[in-house]
Amino acid sequence: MNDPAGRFTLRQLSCFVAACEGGGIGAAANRLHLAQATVSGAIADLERTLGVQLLVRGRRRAATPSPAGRELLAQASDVLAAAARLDERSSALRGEVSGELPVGCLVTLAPAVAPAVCRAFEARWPRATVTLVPAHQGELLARLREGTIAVAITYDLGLNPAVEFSPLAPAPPYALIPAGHRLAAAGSAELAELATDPFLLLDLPLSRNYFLGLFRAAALEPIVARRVADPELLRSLVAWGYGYTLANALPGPERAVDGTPLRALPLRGGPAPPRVGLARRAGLEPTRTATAFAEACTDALATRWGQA
Amino acid sequence: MNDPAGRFTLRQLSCFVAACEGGGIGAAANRLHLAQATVSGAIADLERTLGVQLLVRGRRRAATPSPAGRELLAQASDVLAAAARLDERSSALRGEVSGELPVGCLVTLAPAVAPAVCRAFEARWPRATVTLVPAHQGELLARLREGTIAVAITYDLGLNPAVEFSPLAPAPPYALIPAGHRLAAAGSAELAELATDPFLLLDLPLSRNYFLGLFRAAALEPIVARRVADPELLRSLVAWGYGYTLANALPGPERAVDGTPLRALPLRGGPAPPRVGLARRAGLEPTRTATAFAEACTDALATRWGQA
DNA sequence: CAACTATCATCGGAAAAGACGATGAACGAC
DNA sequence: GTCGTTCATCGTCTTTTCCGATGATAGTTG
Repeated sequence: MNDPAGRFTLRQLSCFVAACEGGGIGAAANRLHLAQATVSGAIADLERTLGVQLLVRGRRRAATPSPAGRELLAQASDVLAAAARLDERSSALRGEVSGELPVGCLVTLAPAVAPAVCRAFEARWPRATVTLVPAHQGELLARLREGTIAVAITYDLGLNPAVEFSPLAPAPPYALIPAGHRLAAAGSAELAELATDPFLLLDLPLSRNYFLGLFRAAALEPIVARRVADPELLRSLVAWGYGYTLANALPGPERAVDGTPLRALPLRGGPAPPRVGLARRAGLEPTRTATAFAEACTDALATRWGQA
Repeated sequence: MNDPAGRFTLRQLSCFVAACEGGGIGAAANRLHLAQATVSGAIADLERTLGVQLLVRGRRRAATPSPAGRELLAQASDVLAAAARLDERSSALRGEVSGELPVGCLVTLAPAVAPAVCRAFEARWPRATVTLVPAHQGELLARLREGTIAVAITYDLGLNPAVEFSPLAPAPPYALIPAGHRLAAAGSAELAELATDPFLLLDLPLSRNYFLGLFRAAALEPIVARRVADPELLRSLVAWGYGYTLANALPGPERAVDGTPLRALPLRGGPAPPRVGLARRAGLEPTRTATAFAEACTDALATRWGQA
């Protein structure tokens, strides 16, 4: 790249355009709040670096653009207009809630919370749009670090000190059991009551470790009958009696996708439940838009999730 | 206008873009042939003036754009791209023959010479186009002065020292007489032989003074029968026997537009004939395109006009 | 024709910004 | 813990920018 920066400056272009449009160098100097000598020199420098005579200097009459200057005037105005757009957009980023906000969301959490949250945010701030990036925890953290997403909706599990976490709601684990299970009538269960059943493990990076960790914490050994990476398939398998499984987040309807009924039982005991919340890059002060999104999440989850 | 110039510089934008695309601040410094401290400071300044954090600094990892920075990166690139276009266009103006060239032409001269000259020029330089501005001498001079036209095709009459004139061809005056005139068989004429006939004056700003001046120089008094501003109408009037007239430039076909015949007689004696040529603003060095146009004029008029 | 006015260029000094090298701090890898 | 990488900060030097004053020029006016 033969860099145009370093050859001429925005100030020079500004002087040139002002002199063309404002009727002379002196007039431009007034408008730009500069000395006449400054504007004169800036344009002379610009002419030298571009190698083109831009202005026709009349001694008596104000300077006017030369034919070549007239042509370059349009291009110079383009540069200044682009600079003005950048300036405008930056103050918008600083001040208003608008534009595109890239938001990451843990895949297992996305269907339950992303639509409601995005809807609430975009309804409140119509000039902003959310670009949703569903990913697993590792990718979310990488993207937060590299700036591809401004914020991530996820659990406070497996985080590192480079991200800051603001909890929104606790997500206590549930057990999912077939409708005809011996505990189906109970209001809740303990992990020990289930451990003798075949266990269907949600085999995703974060879930895998978390759920197995629950058994370890209770000094139990689950009978892992199957490892399944798809949450909906898992629900179906439970409904059809292949075993039980554990899940966080919203328990969902008490039917699998094919209509077969199942039951969700809150788990008693165990360690403190994980929390759903917003993860941001530590040390990166959020834009106004990102802050507004965080507020919208608080509101949306308080009403939707709070009583679940 | 809240001037964007003065708030940030092209150099700062260049550093920012290079850091985003080049994988870190140090790498950008190498690419831009600047010290790492310079690039770091430039980006920090830009962040301060824009009020937006642009980069996520990893101590170990290279700095990457933040979400907001990613958005502004596009705008910054636009500014630099526009600046690059300006730079490119200016070197093109300096070096190659292209773009639009505004050319003035005296109205009375335009039909005879403009098409041939423009055709020759545009055939030789296909990337350039001529915008023809037909006007009277006064407007041509004003436009040369104010830069609306780069060059004018006109006579060396009524010029002022602010324009530089390059003659292309002499344009000796002709007398136009009806086909049945008593001098129709002569090969040429003197003004005195015609002065007793009714004179039809081409009543245009420049012509008026020039033709009456010819009589004054010969100490003759023409019988001004009519003043007409349209050259073609004048030829018709001559052809129909209303009198004689004088003209420069090419004599044209020996018929008026309606087919009535007339004759053109070179004038003997009189002062040195005016010349057709190119007028340019004095002290304004021509662009490469304007120079090429001048050459095309020389070529075209040498072949077309030379033997007339 | 001479004084006047409007316009721009040039000059020299003062202030600000830019650029550099060296140093220091943070983070990850070994 | 130590090393290597990456970036920020500091002090200094150079360059640029900016200004007011002065000079030059051309059209206008008396």
